[in-house]
Amino acid sequence: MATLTAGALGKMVKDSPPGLQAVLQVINLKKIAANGANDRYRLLVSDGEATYSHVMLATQLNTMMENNEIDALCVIRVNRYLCNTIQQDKRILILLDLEVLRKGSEVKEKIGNPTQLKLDAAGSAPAPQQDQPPPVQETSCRAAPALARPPLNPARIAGGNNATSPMQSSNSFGAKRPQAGPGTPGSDRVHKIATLTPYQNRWRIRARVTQKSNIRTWSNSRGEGRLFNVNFLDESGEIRATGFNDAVDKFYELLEVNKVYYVSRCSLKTANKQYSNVKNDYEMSFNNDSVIEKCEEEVDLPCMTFDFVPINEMEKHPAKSIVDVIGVVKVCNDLSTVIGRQSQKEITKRDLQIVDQSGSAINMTLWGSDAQSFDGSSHPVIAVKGASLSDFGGRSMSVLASSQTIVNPDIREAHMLRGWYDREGANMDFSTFKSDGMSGGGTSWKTFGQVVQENLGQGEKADWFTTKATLMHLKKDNCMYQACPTENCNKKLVDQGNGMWRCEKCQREFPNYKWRMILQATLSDFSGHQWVTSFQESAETLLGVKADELGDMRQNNEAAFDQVFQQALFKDYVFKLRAKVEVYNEESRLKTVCVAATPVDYTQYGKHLVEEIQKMGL
DNA sequence: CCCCCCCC
Repeated sequence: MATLTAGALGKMVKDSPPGLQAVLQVINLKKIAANGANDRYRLLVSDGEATYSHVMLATQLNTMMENNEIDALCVIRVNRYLCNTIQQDKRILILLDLEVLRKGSEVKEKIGNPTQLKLDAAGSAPAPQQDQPPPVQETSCRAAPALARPPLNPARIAGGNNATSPMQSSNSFGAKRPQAGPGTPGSDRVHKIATLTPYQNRWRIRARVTQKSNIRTWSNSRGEGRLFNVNFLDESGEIRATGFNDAVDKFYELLEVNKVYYVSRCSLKTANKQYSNVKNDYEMSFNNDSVIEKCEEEVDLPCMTFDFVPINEMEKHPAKSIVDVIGVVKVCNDLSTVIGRQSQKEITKRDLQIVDQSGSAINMTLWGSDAQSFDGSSHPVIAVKGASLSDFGGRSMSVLASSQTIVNPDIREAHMLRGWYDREGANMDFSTFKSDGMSGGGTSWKTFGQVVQENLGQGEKADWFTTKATLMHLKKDNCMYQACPTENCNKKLVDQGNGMWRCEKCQREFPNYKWRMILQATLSDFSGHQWVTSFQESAETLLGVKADELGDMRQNNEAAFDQVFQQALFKDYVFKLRAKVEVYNEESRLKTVCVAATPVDYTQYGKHLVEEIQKMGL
């Protein structure tokens, strides 16, 4: 029988001496599904005297689980480990390197009579959750919501949870009560959202629903189904929850915005921050075991928290990130429609310009019913939780279906904005994001390095950007052609050899032609380089001659023609470029078109650089 | 397990 390293677990958890090796028995193991690819394994281990359950396998050892090398009751030697403290006082052992000394299938039984590891106050390890919630910015709001979705009843936005719906005679759904139900002293305690982790089994929160999505369907290569999201909020923090398929039927009607619920037995996994700005490292999904009960008592829980980003700081946040914003609607444009590139359907939209005390303005687009129901006629204050940032025009914003919009919220920030705008803001000039760029004209500045880093042009549609670069190389061959003289027809003509040229598009022959340019060039900056194609106007700028002159030179004065190319090299311009990946002979490459080239205005470019430096926050 | 959110 193998000998375990008695007392090892206490040392590992409390002092974590480096180099400590310990022979331990794995009593039990369990898979914790994280974001798809990265499953984690949690172990209950024993050193013969004590057991410890906050033990995780480092992901690089996952294969030992997957090929059943580590099984229940096996004896392992831990060669390397870490002890992480998470959420105040919880200590998690992470096993980094281990070998299996004996398979559990041979050992067959628990070694010794270990009891749960106890730690003194100094060790302060996994005490049952006594966690005090960290202070949290809390904005309770009594507001008149203006947008139709999701249903927010103004009468209920604050205060108790006393609003009832006739539909809601039964308020408990899901499986039986948790074993630790009401009446079981101690176990009935309510946990704080901020203390939830995937590493604990038993918890119950009491939280207000602050946001609720519509039911959506999805269909992709991994399957199809229905889902909805809600956000829960308590004094300690917030968490996003998702209900899939059956959970939609079970919980969608029960969960109402602004009401309070007891929630337990849901799955927790690490949150993908890309898709929400809910301040939690984890998110939950409802499963067959989950229990959600309406809380009937009056409880004083916050209604909504915001983490407002001042408008002038929007450039510090990357495009596509999700932020909260509050501002006064300075301009409310009429409804308009666009055709969705993907859906090919007509979509209603409304553009707003909102401003705040930072002196900056930003464009914000509302879509669909949000756009239709919006009334901006009185320059209201608008607060949006979870709007998405885009880099169109430097920076602009879009209100998503998952965003929460509140018009004239009864919060401090809104009152301050109202007073400021009525006093002075209405007559102020605001800086807009597009005005930063010289010939930038609505596209953001990128270096070639950033173009690669940020995968520009890899998406469905082309990405536009502005850059200052040096003209490093020009391709002389085929840089121009004889084009149809008909206005707006730039088709290449076929030389008939008899003094006539034929346009296949116009189905006509002409005695004359016009020169058109397609110039291939390499541009370079400190971070990289890029092949680009320039057409007529921008090519003329780069070469410093008109196409007609150049065509003349090519035919009559080859030396002059060559010299144009020599002189053009190594000059700097500000380029407006359009990039899109195209697949050509099974090879994909970034096709970049020069939409405009302008000589560098160094005063303005210097200002741009200063702004970039300021954005770095140095 | 979704995560699309549209246009210039």
